[in-house]
Amino acid sequence: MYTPSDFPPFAVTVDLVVLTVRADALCALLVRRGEAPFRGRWALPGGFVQVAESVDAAAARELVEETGVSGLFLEQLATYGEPRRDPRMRVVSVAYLALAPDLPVPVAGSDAASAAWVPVSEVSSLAFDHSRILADGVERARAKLEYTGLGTEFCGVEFTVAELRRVYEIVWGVGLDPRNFHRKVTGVEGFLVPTGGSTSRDGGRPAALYRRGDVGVLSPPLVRSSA
Amino acid sequence: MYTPSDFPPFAVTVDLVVLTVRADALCALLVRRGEAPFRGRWALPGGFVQVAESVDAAAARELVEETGVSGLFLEQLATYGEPRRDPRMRVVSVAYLALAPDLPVPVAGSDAASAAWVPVSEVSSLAFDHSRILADGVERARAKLEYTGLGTEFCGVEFTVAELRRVYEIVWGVGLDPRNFHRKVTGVEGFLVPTGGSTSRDGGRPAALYRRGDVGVLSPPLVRSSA
DNA sequence: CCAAAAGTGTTGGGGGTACACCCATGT
DNA sequence: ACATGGGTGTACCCCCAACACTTTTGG
Repeated sequence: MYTPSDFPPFAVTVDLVVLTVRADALCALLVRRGEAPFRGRWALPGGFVQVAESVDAAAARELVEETGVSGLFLEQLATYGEPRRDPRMRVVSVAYLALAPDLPVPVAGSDAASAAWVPVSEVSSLAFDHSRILADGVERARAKLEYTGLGTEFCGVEFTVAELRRVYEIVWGVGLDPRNFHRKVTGVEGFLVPTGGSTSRDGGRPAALYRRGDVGVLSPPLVRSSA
Repeated sequence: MYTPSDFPPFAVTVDLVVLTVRADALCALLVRRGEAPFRGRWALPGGFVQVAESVDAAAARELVEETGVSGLFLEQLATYGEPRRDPRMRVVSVAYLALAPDLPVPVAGSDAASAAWVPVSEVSSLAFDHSRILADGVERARAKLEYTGLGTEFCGVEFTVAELRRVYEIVWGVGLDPRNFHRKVTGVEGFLVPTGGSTSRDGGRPAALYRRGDVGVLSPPLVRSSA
């Protein structure tokens, strides 16, 4: 029974919530739309899933196209499927969350001229239901920083404990005790790998440099408590 | 530019991971397929999203059709979109996790005759990629029990602390200290609401009866530690 | 020498585990 | 009386927030 009514036609897209920490703020990658609907409005980067590729692969492809960098953290966030979320046709969108370090070039994609990093606190109303998707992504990122080692995804290949701490403080919007934070992150087995090098780029006594470890979940988790 | 190649046609379905606790086991609701492909194999209940309904609404509709009960906990799990997951055509499926109490009738849906509660430990290979979806759902349920009050979703409207503890022990597969568990769950503000009644259906001294509270996240969380 | 930032040591309190102990019912 | 499970009290332990203190650089 392959009656057409059983298989209503859908378009499937991926939308990306790409977050980074730069200029003391949590920023999202946004593109300015060049076509109707919502022409001229900010939106999340994304695009249609091709026939032969998986949805995950489509998200990875779009991420490389938009950031020019591969190997970034990328995970599925949620799927948004309200009937009228796109006024043109029935579109179901699978949203992904990506975390990126402070990339040198804002964007090097196909729509390079119209893309920018925007602090999430300054984002007003986006096209479609992208405001809600962005909010969901930010909340997911905040939560994941507590019990996974993903804070390092916001840093470069080598970083100091203080730089990592700034990431947590900015993403969570809280102050953290530098001494206890240092003890905590260096104490978790496999979280940070010392490179042997050190730097004094932050002033004061030189700080040891670390690379990202391969830990998945942190135990015990970091907790966002003090103000 | 509405070229057809930009909008490859997809079918969108919802698949349900419906879990319950019965007969000292964590069980999933499965249906036996009556048509090809995978005719005769067990599969997750689900169906096509209709043109005018949201994806979430489709999941809720299917859940009522399959269980005969409304108001159950239901949340999005993940979306599965490999190109060849359905041999007939390109299907993207949005999976949902639902938690149900031990329902009196196994199933009262359209395919009632071919549905059953199956202990997850005895589930072998399901149709499509449903084995993986089920595994993801079970893992999500186990995790959610730690930091939310969702364990009560497996109980009836009124339940004792011991009955709730059995739920946690079965879902997690561990033993829990009855005294500490009692202190913990009754100590979390808003988790359990005493009804004033009591029952001795479990034998021994009568136990106080509780209703589900309206707490979202548990702090401190319950932890699955001891064996 | 002084400021600034990196690390280390110490202490006190909260919460969790383990377990002894009492309570209330059925048989 | 005794078995069975409900519920409370308590001691110990570990973790962690708070903060004093030392270390190492730049100016």
